[in-house]
Amino acid sequence: MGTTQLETVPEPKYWHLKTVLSEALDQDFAVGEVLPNERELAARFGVARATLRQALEQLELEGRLQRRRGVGTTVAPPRVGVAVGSAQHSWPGEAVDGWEPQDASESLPPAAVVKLLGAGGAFAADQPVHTVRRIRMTNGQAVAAELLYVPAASVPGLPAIEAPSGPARARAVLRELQRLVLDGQDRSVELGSARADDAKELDRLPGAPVLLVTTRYFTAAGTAAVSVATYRADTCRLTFGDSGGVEITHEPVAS
Amino acid sequence: MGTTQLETVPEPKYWHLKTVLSEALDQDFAVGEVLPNERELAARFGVARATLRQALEQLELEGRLQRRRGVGTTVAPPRVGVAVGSAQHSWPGEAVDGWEPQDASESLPPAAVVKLLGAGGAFAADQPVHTVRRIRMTNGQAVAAELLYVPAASVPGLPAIEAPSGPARARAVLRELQRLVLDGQDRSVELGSARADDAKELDRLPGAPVLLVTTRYFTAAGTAAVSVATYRADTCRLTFGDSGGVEITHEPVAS
DNA sequence: AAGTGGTCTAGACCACTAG
DNA sequence: TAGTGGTCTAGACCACTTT
Repeated sequence: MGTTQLETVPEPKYWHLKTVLSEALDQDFAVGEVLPNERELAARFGVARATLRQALEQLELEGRLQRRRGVGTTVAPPRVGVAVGSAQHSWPGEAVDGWEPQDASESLPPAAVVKLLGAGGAFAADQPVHTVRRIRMTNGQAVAAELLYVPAASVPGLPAIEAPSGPARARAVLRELQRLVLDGQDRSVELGSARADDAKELDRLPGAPVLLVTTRYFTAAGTAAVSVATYRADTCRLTFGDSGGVEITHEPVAS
Repeated sequence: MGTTQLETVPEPKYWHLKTVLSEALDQDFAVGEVLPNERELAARFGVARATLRQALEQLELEGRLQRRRGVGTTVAPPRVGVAVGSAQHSWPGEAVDGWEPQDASESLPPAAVVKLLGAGGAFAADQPVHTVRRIRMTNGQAVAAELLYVPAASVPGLPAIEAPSGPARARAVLRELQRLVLDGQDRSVELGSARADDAKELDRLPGAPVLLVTTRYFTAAGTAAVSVATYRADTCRLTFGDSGGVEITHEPVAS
């Protein structure tokens, strides 16, 4: 009868916790400051550690916190805006944007990459590709790891003698690629979790949330290269300067 | 001595589980098929339910699974490619891309939006904005929810009499916006978690991982509008047709 | 060695969906 | 009403970093 519905949908504890912590971060903490450890926080809020962790995980996902095993939980700085798309399309390595070639090798591409290379061109699964590995640095921090797949047929002029591996080899492949006439490119962004090797490069644990940026480079002959870049989702905001001019400098808008 | 290092880094159980499940999904399950429930799966693999859930969560994050409370866990279809950027910049509502206006109201913008509107123009926090809400549908499924902030000053011609709220009002704001000359636009993508209202529209639980797409629309007078779109990260792959022509049709490349 | 976050367990109860 | 996934607990141990 007169029983008014106080809580139609009882908010989960971790959700409420997240809100409380979020406000506390805004008001009482500075960037880089370390939070009390999880056991103490859990006790302070009167919840189990697992519940507290659920809240921390979401805040980390949103780029508000940074947690490191053996160290502690710190308040994260605002996300870095990293330019991904430019008005002009260009081959990887042309712009001075912090990419550092690491290595290159020649092998058969994984099935998923074959699909990407095959569309619109004549590429078969048994054709070898050069796989170039690059790391993108921003402010001394690795923000992305990339695997660039270049079919050997795309760079016939590449001397086999020159630097069989290592950064020099990677640079050689990029140089040859830049000789071609780029007709256009294609890009997609999706959520993923870091593979073990990428996670290591990015100083994260395997499975950490990442933004997968897949780019296809087209020439008249078809798809000349495919890039799969793995960006740290916790620290990065990908920016696409479709034109305009002014770079986005804002902080995140929503939770 | 002769003790060979068998497991330098003992793989976490949930990580191994994820791999096993992932392979099983590829081989033994069809899209849409329902998996055994969590309690049975956990028993079958000899782990606690929480551990099993950790694996399922990652697979859902990667778009491989779909879980619905009270229903079960099903194998997800490949992610939908949703076009976000086009070669030409255009006002929202100009292209026929599945956006459905829901509502519009006039109020003071949140602080984060003020920052976005303020940069490069003369916008103060006490100026009212029209807030247009739109939902993006793909194959009968809501994939994104958007809040479009249009300073009242940007659309002075908008009749106050016409439809005070609802879809008609939203359309009126969009119509007025399209009268302006668009000078350029700016876009950024980052990871976030769904607010309660967006989660409801997207048929997800609050806190679900989403891709936040922030767009600024520029005219000669400054920033004429700001859009914050929340895309379901589990089902969407954002595509940017920087040019090229061919739409990306591939499936996800990495985990 | 001490302290941190990461993994894991074995339970319990709740919210939701569908028959 | 039965069955599902979602939340929560109170422990335990492990991997890692720092001192």
